[in-house]
This record gives sequence, C-alpha cells and structure tokens, in this order.
Amino acid sequence: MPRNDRYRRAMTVADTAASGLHPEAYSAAQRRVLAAALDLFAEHGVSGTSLQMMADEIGVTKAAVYHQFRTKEQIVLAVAEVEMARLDVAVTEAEAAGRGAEAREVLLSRVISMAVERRRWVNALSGDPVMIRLLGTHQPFLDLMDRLYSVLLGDEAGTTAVVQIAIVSAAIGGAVVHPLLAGLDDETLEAELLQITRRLFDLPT
Amino acid sequence: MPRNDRYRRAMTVADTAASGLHPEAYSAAQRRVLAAALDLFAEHGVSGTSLQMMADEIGVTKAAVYHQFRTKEQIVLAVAEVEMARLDVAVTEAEAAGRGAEAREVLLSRVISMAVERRRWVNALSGDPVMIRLLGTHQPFLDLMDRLYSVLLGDEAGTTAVVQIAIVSAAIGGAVVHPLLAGLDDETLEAELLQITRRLFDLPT
DNA sequence: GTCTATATCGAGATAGAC
DNA sequence: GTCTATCTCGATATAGAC
Repeated sequence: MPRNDRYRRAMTVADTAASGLHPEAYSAAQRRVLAAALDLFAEHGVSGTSLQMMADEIGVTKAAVYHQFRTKEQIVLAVAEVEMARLDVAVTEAEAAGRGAEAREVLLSRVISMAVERRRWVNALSGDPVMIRLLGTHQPFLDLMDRLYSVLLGDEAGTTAVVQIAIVSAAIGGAVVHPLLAGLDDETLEAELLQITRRLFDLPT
Repeated sequence: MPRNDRYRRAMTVADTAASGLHPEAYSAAQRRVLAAALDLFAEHGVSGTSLQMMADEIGVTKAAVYHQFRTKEQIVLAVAEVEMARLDVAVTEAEAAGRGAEAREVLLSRVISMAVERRRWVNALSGDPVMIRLLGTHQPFLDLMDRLYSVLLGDEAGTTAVVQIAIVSAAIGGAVVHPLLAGLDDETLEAELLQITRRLFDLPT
C-alpha cells in the first residue's frame, strides 16, 4: 500500500471507485492468489499478511503475485468483492420471496448456511479493521447491507426491532467463529442457529 | 517482535510465562502507553499498530515507549492482562453468588455492562488474530473462560446448552460493536441486551 | 505467467547522552 | 523518563529477462 505523510496510507477505495458488485471473472492465477490471501487474512489478519506470505503459500515469488494484482489493496478489495457477490445472491433471492416473514425466513437460512460454511473466514471478512474500513467506505457494500437489514426488519420499526436484528446478525456471525463451537459439525451448528434465531424473531417485543 | 526463520515470529507467551492474572501496578507512563495501544489496536488492529504510532499518540519518541516495555509483545500482553483482570472481577463476583440461576444472572449483567462500557475496544480484545493467538496459549485466560462458561452453563449439559451460551456470548460481544447500534446510547443498549439475553435463557430447550 | 534483482521505506529494537 | 542516532530486517513495489 502506498504511503502517507506519516505512516503508510490508510486503505480506501479511492483508486478503484469503479469496482462494484460484479467482479470480473478472475483468472486461475488470480483466484489462487485470492484463496491464499483469504486463508492468510483469517489466520494473521490483513495487516499481518504480507505479499511474501501469499507467494509462499501459492509456491511462487512475490513478483508473480504483483503480476496478478497491482497492489495489496487490490487484493483485499477483490477478496471482499468475491464474498460480497455471494451475499448479494442470498439477499436477492430473499427479496424475490416478497417483503414479509417468508423473505426473512429465506434470508436467515441462506445467511446462516453461508456463515457456517465459511466460518473459517468470517472473522477476517467482518471483523478485521482494514476490511471494516474498506467496506465502510464502499458504497456497493453499504447498499447491500441496507437491503439485508431491510429484509430482516420487514415492517418493524423502532429501537427494539433494530436491536433485535443486530443481535441476530451478531449471534450468527459470532457463533460460527466461537471457540466453544469450533468442534461442532456444520450441520448441527446450522440447525441450532436456525432454531434459535427463529425463536428470537418469534419473541414478543 | 523477534524474528522467525521466514517471517517475524508469531506471538507467543513463551517469554512471559510467569505473568498471570495479577498484573503489577503499572506506572503512569506505562498506563499512558497501554491506553494509547488499546485505542490504536481498536482502530488499526494489533499488526497494523506500530510503536511509532503509539509514541506519536502519547507525544513522545519510540525510545521512550521502549523504556516502558521491552517489546511490542509485552505491550500486547499487558493490554490483555489489564482487561482480563476486569473480567476476572466479574466472574469472581458471580461465583460468589452461588452456582445456579442467580450466579448466571449476576454474571450476565456484569458482562453486558462491561461489554457496553468498553465497546470501542471489544473487537480488538476478542477479535484480533494476534490477540486470539496470544490468549489461546495463555493458560490463565483459558482458565478464566472456563470459569465464565461454567457459571453460564450451570447444571446444563449437552450440545444445545453449549450452543446457547456460545450464542449469548457472541450476541453480547457482537451487538456492542455492531454498526447498526453504533448510535445507540449505552443505557438503552445495555437494557435491551439484558432483556433479550435473559429471554434466551428462559426459552425451553 | 513467472523469475532474479533491486529500490525505498518503515518496522522492531538498542546504545548512550541528558 | 525522555531524547538523538543508529542498526537490521521485512515490507511494498518496480524493472526487465525468460
């Protein structure tokens, strides 16, 4: 990443404002980089992951990685967009199911399924400070989250309803990475999460 | 941090095995370093925070920071231990309330109160990969978490009960840092969290 | 698509004066 | 307790050959 007056520049999407929700089809070499990057981000964090680590993981040199992506920031952005595209599919599918409880039901099951399936990477994608800053300034992502929350909220309004969906989101994202549940198989975890989140929504407010 | 054969060495507690749950009283200069470090960890992650950033934040030079702590790892460890000591007080207090529902009730309210109060730093303390690795090899921390989970579990056993407390933990930790709730005042957030977590425990399994 | 080689900078860390 | 000065290394990044 380029430099700042004092430290290295904070990551922004300024250089890549054109990138939206439709990441072009990456080459095989690019996909290898992105897969290695995601694994390493999960283990060491974005800042703790160097281009050298990615190169070693793939079994090539740093220069080969730089041939696929011009900067580290481009890699982070590409990783984020690939995951966003997955989430977009789920939200779009839920929206197609209408505006009420059915839509919410569809979204919940799709999101839980995705979160469980990709639990090794959830923390890197949603908890890493570099990723948070990047996505927080990335309008397509903000729009996607708005849509997601709209489906979850349905017709509800008010603080309690917002707290409720925030808690459900947090519970899903946090449970799949929770050390207590690290040994639990995906199917059981998914079933339990589905059950408990459904009951959270059925609770009287 | 010292180096590895290939990259810089992963953080361990090997050098400081003697440090436990009773951090010595830090000097005023040391506390300034720890406060700055915690803020910066929350904003940039542990790996993304340099000694230079800490020095700038405090208004001294790097060498002055190195006079207070011999390595960056010592700073991370000290930050973690100060927070652990806070949590330890809450767990100890809950344990004093017995072994049943009352103990759980005390612990829940204390933990929620702590999490809300310190929500700016929760992600850095529980989600940062460096912190996770450090604490995961730190026996006093593992013991503390065992005690915490024991109080939450009470007499319950079985997968569903474990999932339940994992979800409650995740919900608390995740809700306080959730962007949707960033604008919510501490008192409201605390009350809502208390209510919803209590209901989660009252649900029939 | 991958390599070797290199440039530049900031990181962690230390020595020694005040 | 803080400073200036310095060391070494790994980080991002580029040039140019194969």
